[in-house]
Amino acid sequence: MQLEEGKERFIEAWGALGSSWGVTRTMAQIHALLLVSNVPKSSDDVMEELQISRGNVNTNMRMLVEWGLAYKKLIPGERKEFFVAEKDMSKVVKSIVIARKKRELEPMLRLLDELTGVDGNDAAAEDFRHVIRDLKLYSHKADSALDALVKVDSNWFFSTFLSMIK
Amino acid sequence: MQLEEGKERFIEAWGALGSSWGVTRTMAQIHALLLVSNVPKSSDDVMEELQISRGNVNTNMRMLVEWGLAYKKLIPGERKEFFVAEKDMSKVVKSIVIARKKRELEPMLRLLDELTGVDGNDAAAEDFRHVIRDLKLYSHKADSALDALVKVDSNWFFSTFLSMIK
DNA sequence: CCCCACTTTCAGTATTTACTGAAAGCTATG
DNA sequence: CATAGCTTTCAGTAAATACTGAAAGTGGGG
Repeated sequence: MQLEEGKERFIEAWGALGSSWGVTRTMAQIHALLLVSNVPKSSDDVMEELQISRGNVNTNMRMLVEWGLAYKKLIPGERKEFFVAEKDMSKVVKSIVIARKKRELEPMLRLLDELTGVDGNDAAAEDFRHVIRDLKLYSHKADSALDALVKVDSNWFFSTFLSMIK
Repeated sequence: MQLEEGKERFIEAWGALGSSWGVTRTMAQIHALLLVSNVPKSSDDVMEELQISRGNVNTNMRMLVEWGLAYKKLIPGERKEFFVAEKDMSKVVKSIVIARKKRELEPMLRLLDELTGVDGNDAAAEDFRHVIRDLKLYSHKADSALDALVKVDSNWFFSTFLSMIK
């Protein structure tokens, strides 16, 4: 396979994968483009290579930076902004976990807290509170586990985790 | 808060949460409805309570069953099919992990295998292969970790995992 | 073997989500 | 302090996704 074809297929696949991980298709494609590029890219470069509009590039670039999946790279003598990808996959995963935890898990925990206070002493209310309590317990565990995951070094995590389960 | 209001808010929130986990909004809402209901529900019940069409209920119900998030429950003397939710959250998470791993991670692993074979001996091709090799290594680790996760008992997992990272 | 109660399918439609492009906003430089 | 070079914003539009409802399919009971 030729290098160019390889890059294209990778960008496409990374976009598809991203879109099911809360990263939009285009955001993931820009990340992929930067990943397989050894030089920093400007908005114009990305516009041309992915055939997308300036506004789209700008919005998604800023999102990538916000999520910690790409960085601005200023090139001396250039007024344009250039970008490079975060290439350490453990950092990429951590960033995504953190962003989604905040967006999704934390609001759910808050809701579950509220819902343990529903009125009523009948069986129906008791049952409801029981389900909610179970979920809350589980969600808190998941929350702690994810917190831990993003704190530890990924090599340590994987090697220890895998040796645990062998 | 009244029980009914609590249930409604829970169904709505669970739907929103699900929709960012690859489970569609409606699918998650049906699951939530079954979760907070202690009796099995028929299609007609769900249609009425969530105000959605028969086709929609049918499609999403079958998906829930396919994913292992709900089960058919036959009630003697009834011709209708009834459904109950899987209430064990560790099973719910496992089911979702398995479904998504198959859909997403495995195709990516296959692609990465192909891409290590791109032609060329120049620096550009070497760099590309290097990025791909890194991703492959990381993806395989993630794949193994997820395989392990779905195999182990969740209480064991959490307690051991948390004690590791303390 | 046909009817009735139910389930499934799917073309059409509605809703949500993402993208475009032009205009407005910055900011370094002369 | 005016302009050129670049970035940001956002109303309008396109594309993707989910839902509806009616018609077709299925199978148990009479």
